[in-house]
Amino acid sequence: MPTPDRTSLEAIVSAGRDILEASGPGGLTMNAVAERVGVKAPSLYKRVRDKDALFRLVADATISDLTTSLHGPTLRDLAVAMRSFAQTRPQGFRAIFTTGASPEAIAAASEPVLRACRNLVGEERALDAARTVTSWAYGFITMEMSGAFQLGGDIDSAFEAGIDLLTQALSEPQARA
Amino acid sequence: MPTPDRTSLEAIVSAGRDILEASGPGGLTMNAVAERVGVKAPSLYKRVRDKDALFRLVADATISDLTTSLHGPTLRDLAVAMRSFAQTRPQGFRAIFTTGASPEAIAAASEPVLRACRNLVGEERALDAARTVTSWAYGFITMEMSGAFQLGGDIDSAFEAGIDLLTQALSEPQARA
DNA sequence: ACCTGAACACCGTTCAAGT
DNA sequence: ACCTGAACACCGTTCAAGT
Repeated sequence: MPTPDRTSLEAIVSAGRDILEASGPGGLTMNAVAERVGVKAPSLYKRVRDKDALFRLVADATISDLTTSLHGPTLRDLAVAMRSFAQTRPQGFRAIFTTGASPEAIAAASEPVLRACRNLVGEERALDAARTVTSWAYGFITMEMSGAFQLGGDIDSAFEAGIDLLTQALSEPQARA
Repeated sequence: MPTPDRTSLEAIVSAGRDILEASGPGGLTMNAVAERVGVKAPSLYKRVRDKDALFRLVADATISDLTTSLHGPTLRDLAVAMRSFAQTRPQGFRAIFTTGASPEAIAAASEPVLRACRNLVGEERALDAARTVTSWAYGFITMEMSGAFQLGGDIDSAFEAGIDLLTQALSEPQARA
């Protein structure tokens, strides 16, 4: 005898995101998700293969939000947007590269950066440039969040110095083959 | 009646590093460490506050090895050394910023980068420059390891393009206040 | 003074039994 | 067709009891 569903994949992923942000990766347990969703833990396995798959769904939903918040034509706009996203959702941001989001989701997030780079350096050098800028922004934000910048100096202005250096270097006519 | 020690903090940390590299963070359990060290799990608590503290000791030992392997005067030398360290000890490299190594250990690792930057841009801009270069290198290596570069193109040459761009930009007379 | 067995609370996951 | 209680193997951690 069929029973009306008491939850949904969407609700499960959404609960997972809230719990991750509130309690960190250690707090994201099957039990915690089940409880928030109004069900017992074993029921989650009807909708999700295992905890790892749930974690990946959370990472995917997060990178998709990141992509949405990435607007503005310049590299500075994009870098600033990425940093403020990370500040409001630090755990989710971390999960993106910790767990590994799906290739499609990563490709979508790359689009705005690639476009900005194409404008600066042209089609041929755009991919390398995008990788350099994304690596820098991701590295800076991650190091900042983990408290790795401890040698003094202003961190906001270090971020500005980085984006200035990169933008300026990519705006130049071109140096070497 | 005192008993001769059956293990040591050093042996515990060393076992932790081996296990982390061999089995990943999920495999680094108190039980696994105890067994490799020839003792039962509860005994570890005589030498280590808890699992988290053990994890931090492992991260510290790893960043200290990283520091040792960071030689060469140019930023390219340092970036290449960092990448090859990460390739031989991926799990340990990840743990450095995941768990957060100690401020002193991070400061020691920063020294060679700071020195190379001082040569290029002078004392005043050295810290910002070091942060930009380190962020880029760390971000690139982390993204590469997590399989985030999926849009084609050669990854080695993207790494070269990054280090070229940064070195070149930092070598220039100076652009703006 | 270190080591251990036993115990506790908590994981993730499976599965037969309920509706 | 979904949901659950019970069960399993495995965590991290504490502590009284051994030597």
